[in-house]
Amino acid sequence: VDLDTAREELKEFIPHVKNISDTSIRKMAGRDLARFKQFKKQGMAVKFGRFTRKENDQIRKNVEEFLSISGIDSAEKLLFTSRYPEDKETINRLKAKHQFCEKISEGIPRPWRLIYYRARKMFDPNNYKGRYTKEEKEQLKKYQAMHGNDWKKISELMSRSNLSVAMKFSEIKSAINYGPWTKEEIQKLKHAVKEVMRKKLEMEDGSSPSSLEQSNRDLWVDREKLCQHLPWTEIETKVGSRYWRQCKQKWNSILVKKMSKGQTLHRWIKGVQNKITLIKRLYEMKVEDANEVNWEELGDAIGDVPTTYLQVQFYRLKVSFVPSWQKKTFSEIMDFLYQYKLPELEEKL
DNA sequence: TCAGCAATTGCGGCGGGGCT
DNA sequence: AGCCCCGCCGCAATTGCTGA
Repeated sequence: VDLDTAREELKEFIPHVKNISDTSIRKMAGRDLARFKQFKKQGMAVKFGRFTRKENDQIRKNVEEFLSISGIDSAEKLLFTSRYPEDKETINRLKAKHQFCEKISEGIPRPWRLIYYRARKMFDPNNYKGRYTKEEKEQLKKYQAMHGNDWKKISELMSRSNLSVAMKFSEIKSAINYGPWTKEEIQKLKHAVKEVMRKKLEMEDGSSPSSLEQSNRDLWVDREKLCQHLPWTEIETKVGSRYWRQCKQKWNSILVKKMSKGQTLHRWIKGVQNKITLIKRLYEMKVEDANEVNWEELGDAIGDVPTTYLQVQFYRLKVSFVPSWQKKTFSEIMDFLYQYKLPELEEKL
């Protein structure tokens, strides 16, 4: 397979293909390129991000269908074949015979490997086990000390999925400073973010000194957009006392506070206007699933506001005005906001 | 007591890379 | 080629806390 041509052809379906390594391209060139072309004929675009409810249902359907075609008697045997050493050969033969890879990914315009992973998460009986108890956390630390990063073994010992134990351990491995943030910690966090943003700036533009100075000056006012896609693990080590996700959440809350603070009349009007625009735009998108929303694009359209701000605004609108929003789909929520909340907001202006 | 905000965390996607 | 593990980052729901 010619890598460069494959890359070129994939570009049509995956815009960020440039940054993907050769090994991954090779993995996709084989099966997915042909699939993507098929989907294009049917007018379906390749999708990214969270799987929608429809796609999850499709996966369930595909698995069910494959089980009945092949005669394999459980989803666990199909998706976790290595857990059944005595049946392994038979199962693998059946999978090959009935074209498992094609069938599992049928009707879903994504790389088949990602669909396969999604299916494994959905059907792993050790997944979805809720919060870790204190005892479990201690146990996990002990097991890791005994077996190292052998997550497969540890996951068997704890009857949690190996993804779950690996991730949980990375959270609890170091003593994390829980509770409210101290002033010093916040300072450290701001400093760390500033530092990585400066580094990012230098990398991005060719960094003429004047533009760099300009950027430094505006770092806290105009450049909130730079706050997307920061290297949070790096920031974690700089802060020292918090896990990276704590850092990220804290930073986001600082940003949102910055954006919605300042109770002057002008600011208040602007806030209401932003809410109105937000509802209108979201409603007009007519998307079924919240994860189809391109928040970054929306931020640009509304006027250079960071996505975290928009998401928090949307979340607040949702939880404070839409009854039983948990049970509603995104489009239902937007219908409600558009119909009932929008007139009220427009009244206020 | 309860709304609203802060903090925590379960689960998710994606890409690299090793092994067979 | 297929399979699996892992690091890294992201989303959003739950839980905890506080002040009015």
